Amino acid sequence: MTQHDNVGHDVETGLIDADAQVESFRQTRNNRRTELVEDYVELIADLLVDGGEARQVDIAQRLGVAQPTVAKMLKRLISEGYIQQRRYRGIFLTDAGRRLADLCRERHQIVESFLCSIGVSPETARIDAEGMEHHASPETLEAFKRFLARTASSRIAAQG
Amino acid sequence: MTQHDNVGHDVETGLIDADAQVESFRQTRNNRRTELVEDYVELIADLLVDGGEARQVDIAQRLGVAQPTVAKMLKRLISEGYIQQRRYRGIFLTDAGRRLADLCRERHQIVESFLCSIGVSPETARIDAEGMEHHASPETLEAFKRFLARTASSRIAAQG
DNA sequence: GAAATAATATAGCTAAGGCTATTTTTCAAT
DNA sequence: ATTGAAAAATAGCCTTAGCTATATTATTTC
Repeated sequence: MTQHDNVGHDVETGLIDADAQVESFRQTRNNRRTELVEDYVELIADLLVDGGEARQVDIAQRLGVAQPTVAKMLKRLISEGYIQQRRYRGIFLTDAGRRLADLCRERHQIVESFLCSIGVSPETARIDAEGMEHHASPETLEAFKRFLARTASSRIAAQG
Repeated sequence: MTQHDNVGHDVETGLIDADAQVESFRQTRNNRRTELVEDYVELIADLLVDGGEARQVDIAQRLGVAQPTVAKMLKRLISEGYIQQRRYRGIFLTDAGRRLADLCRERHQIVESFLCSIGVSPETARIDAEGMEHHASPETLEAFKRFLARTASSRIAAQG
């Protein structure tokens, strides 16, 4: 009659992978916590590359969020070592920030391209990729890349 | 020098779809808010089908979360009309709850099968599907289904 | 039917991510 | 150089989702 009988009970009645599911949920909760950080870092990198500066107002406007919300989040990014900030001056990515941004950008690109490649419209692909990218493991990304490569080569084959 | 010049500025310098991106982020934030509700309803449906009852302890154990956390969430599910609960008795899905559960189950199934079909291992597919399912729009799900159907039929063709 | 056990409920804490309103600082323009 | 506008910082609020500890209610067992 311990806690563990619940698991046993489940196994007998057909819910085979109870502990595995626990892990999925844990993993997903973890991902959710890092999603925002990734969104910010990715966006900041975009703004820096594109306009040379990433101001709070720009970030806020892009995310559709109020400026103090951004200010608070930037403190978190600083404490986690992804950005540097000088009061009333700009925001800069640290090495770690740049690495994370690159990773996110690549991942985002793969997911979005992949969705398009299976026939999802560009607009929907953008929206869905925004949410899905954070949950795509390296293994899944590899599968997406394989698929993209295969599709590209078969398109070439069809032409030639 | 209004707020809108930022958008204009971005357009000129290459970040073409600033307002579209705002919408993506908004959409994603919205999804994140409903994810937990969906996870709970889906899990409750599973437990009910499988064991005939969905107790707080079971849900807590499955989600890897403490029982009071579940209790609090169940209140939200009640107020949103997805479940009914009698003190110290079981939890039951309302019609709305059952509809949502069916929708989630189907969506989950499609995403997980799809990942497997492009070569992702079952374990990774389960984990990634758990996170990705909530961000797959109807259009993307349709694309997944089309792909699954095509893959299935080509497998049959290869055999015949 | 009383005691022990298990499940649920409740109280009260934390952290995160939103918000508005306000103050401080910087920058630009006269 | 001063002023006015824009940006950033700060204060203080809310909600959600997590936690622990504890009280309450059912259920089971003797």
